Amino acid sequence: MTNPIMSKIDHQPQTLRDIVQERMREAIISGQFAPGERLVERPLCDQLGVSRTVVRETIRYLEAEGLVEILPGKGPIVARLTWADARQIYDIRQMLETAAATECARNITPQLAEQLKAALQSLQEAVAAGVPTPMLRATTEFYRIIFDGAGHNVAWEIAQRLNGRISRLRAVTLSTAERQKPGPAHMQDICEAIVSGDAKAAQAAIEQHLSDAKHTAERLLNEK
Amino acid sequence: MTNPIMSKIDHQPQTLRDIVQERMREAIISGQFAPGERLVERPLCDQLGVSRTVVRETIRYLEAEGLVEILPGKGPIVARLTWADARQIYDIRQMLETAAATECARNITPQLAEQLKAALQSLQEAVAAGVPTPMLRATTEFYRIIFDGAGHNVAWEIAQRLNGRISRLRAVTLSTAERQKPGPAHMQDICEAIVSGDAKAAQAAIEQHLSDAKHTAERLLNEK
DNA sequence: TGCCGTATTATGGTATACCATCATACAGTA
DNA sequence: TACTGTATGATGGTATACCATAATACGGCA
Repeated sequence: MTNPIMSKIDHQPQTLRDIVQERMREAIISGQFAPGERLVERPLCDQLGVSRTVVRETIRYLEAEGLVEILPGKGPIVARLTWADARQIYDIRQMLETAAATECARNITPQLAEQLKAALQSLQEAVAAGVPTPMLRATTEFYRIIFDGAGHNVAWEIAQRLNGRISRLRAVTLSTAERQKPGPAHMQDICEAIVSGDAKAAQAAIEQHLSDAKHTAERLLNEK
Repeated sequence: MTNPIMSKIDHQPQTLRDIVQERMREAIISGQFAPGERLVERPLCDQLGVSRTVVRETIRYLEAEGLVEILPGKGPIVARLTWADARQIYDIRQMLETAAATECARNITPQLAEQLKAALQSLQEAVAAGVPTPMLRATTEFYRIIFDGAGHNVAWEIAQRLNGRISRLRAVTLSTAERQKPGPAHMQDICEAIVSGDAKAAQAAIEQHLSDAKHTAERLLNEK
């Protein structure tokens, strides 16, 4: 019965909800809707070719994720982001990522090290190419490996959600040139520290990286 | 125009969704539905006297909160909790609470100190009375003041959500007698440390408290 | 009597219908 | 012309209808 032919078919009905959820989340994160912009249901339905039921359920989900706000008596808008919130998000990310990197460094194995180095490599290539979307994707993958290696799946989900909320900031901070040391260089430090099992150094590298990103973000949010 | 009579009426339409959301969240957290139990929509509608639309939108929201899981092709069930997840949740709470207490100790003011002491007082009274629900409520209020004093509203939301997911464990760990030092005693340590502005001591007290709770929880989850 | 196929039911997924409310535009009146 | 009241439209809130699928029960056939 371990025959792969006869193993259970993983029949995932992929509902419209799932698709719409993915699409709308992506649209918000990638900045196709401006923060504060109203999400009027019926036009969205027309655009996506689905019923209001589906769109509304999606909106509820994204509301809980913090990507959408509901103005009582008005309706849904794309969530806005204040510097007060963004600042906290960076601080929380720092805690989560530091803990994950520490644990990951403790659990390091040759395979894990290989995965990390490969992810770093892809990241550097994406940066060299200079296209924002692959850069973000590669960065995400790099961190995913770290959290995965730490066994911190709950923290990973939280971190991902927080990242969604600061996505606009990230898009800019990742590619901005005004940082003393560019993001990828920090990533390399982080990678090396983890691979060599040096939790202390990993912690320092992440702190450096995030405080850097935080300050860039601060300038951005305050100048607007 | 600053006349209070003529000031804007804050008209919050309190939708059915809001009510149902509150009710169902409360029902799950308070354990009226067992983990893994199916949440069949139509019976819920009958019970609550609302349409499926409302119940389904609520389920989406609670799904994103992690209180409800959707079995693909089956339907919604009350989220289950593994020890692997619970353990991580306690670790994350420790980070968030430590950070909040540290910051709160740094920002301590006489009013804040008063609030904290009052909350501790209520908590001790609730514990003396021995009724679980007020105990949980008072504990929540105590922490709310700490997070509020730290200005960590984002972290507070995350902590609250995590607490929802481990609510069953909390109900027991709060009242269990097998801990070396009972919960309220830890709370007193935390309160004193914060009031005296001693961030270091606050951190130690929280660590103590949570590692204690975590171990009680571990025994619980593993014996089942 | 036991097994297989079909009818029935339970249930979630999706679409639509209807209503209330709020904003806007328009028209009538002073 | 300015103001007010009403009609109209836009939009979210809620209920209901309908469909597909999976589980269950039942009945016939060997």
